[in-house]
Amino acid sequence: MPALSPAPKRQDSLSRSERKDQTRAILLQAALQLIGEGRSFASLGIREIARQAGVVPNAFYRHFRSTDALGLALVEESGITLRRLLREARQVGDAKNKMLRRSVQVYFEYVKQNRLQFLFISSERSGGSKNLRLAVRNDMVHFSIEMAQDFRRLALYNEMPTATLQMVCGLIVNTMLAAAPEILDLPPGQPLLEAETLENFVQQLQIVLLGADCWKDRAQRQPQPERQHDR
Amino acid sequence: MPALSPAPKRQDSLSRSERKDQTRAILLQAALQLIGEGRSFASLGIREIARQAGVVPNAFYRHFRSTDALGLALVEESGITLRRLLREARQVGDAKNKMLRRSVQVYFEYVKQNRLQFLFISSERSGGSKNLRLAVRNDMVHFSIEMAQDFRRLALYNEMPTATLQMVCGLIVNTMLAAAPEILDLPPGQPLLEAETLENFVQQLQIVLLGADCWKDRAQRQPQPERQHDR
DNA sequence: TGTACATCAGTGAACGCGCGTTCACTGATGTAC
DNA sequence: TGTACATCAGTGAACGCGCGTTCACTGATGTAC
Repeated sequence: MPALSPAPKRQDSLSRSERKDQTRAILLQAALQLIGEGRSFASLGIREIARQAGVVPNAFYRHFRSTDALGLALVEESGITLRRLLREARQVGDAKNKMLRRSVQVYFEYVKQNRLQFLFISSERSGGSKNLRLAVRNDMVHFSIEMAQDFRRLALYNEMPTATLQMVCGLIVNTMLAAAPEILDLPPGQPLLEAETLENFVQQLQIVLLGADCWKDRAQRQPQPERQHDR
Repeated sequence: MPALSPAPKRQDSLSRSERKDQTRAILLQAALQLIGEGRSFASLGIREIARQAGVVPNAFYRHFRSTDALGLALVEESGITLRRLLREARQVGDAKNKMLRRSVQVYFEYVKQNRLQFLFISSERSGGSKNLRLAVRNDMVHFSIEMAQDFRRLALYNEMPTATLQMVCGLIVNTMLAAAPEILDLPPGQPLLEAETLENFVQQLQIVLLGADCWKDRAQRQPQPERQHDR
């Protein structure tokens, strides 16, 4: 069953634990929906989430100790979503600059389709709770590690030391995530404005990749101390 | 007669309006202090802020309609702080790469010294309230415009179209602001870790500036459509 | 100059309300025999 | 296979508490004469 059903039902002939998982998912979804209505996660209450989910307040405790625990579960879930995105973008095998533009388009669509998750992730990245903040940041690090591996696999930036490549990928992930709230705040039905935002985003990433190229050249001219450049 | 207290005093022989401004400042400071204790802005209440400020809850209304209004005032105040930083960093007139490293060091210190404001700004950049979010983003745009003007003044990237330069500056401001919460979450008393974070940050900005150089080269080889390149 | 009045920043009490959390419960599902 | 019991996801009522907001107030500061 696709994730985007109008309102997740809980019934049918399922086992007890399946039903419990369903309610859990509904609670998570309910929190995201409230965030989607412009609420900030830190201001959500147990009763409010339970109400949105259509269960009695007390039922919340069967699934989460507190709203903070639910928040961590949301980060985890969204991490999986993001990783799926990366895996898909990985498939593309165009020329470098075309690949970039295409990846950005894919990302744009992805952000819009997973609006609520990105809303949550972007705001908790530097949000109120330290736990959540660190969890999101941890995900971002994993994310950029996977991206660096991809670059290695595609045999790009071979001459670049791993640490530097990692750093570049961190910058890219950073830029991508910073773009998310801007995408999400775009007024709907303004394709021109949207195209401009996309173009701006593509150019920023081009700058970063060009910078990485030049860095590579620089490394060849004056070798970095942390790694001998084989030749 | 009241003795000197460590907390900000409101007494002395000031005019009524001066005293009012003082209380207002104390309320703003109180909100920042609560944020500094790990609270998220969206979860702050009027009574809570008033309590921290040492005034009766009702007094809050003499200064702000709601916590949201106080939030906007905080953004404004922090914008002024940030602009001051820019003005100072502007003074430096080293060679390009040395200037970068120095600017980053200045920025690091600045972030640590204005911990609370940066905590607030970073989390409201993509936080819960749309108004606050747009206010912060608006500040960031102003910020990158001023930076672009500085580059023009220093006669850097002369060949680059203004729109592109703007975009590069946006990327830089972005990267700077994303670094803030990482700086703020650094465990104290670990100079090595701090140095690494700083180094990473410097390198990211170097990549961006190198990218801008290459872009310039590229523009010379294949002129951009949006502007004739004079020569 | 002094006096009489207006202003208004901050007070203190009170209100209704939704919150988080607790408790004993219900009744369908799961399990042992 | 059926029966008897255990489990436990979700219920419903109740609690004490802090919230936002209101109101009438106080008393120092400011102003007009």
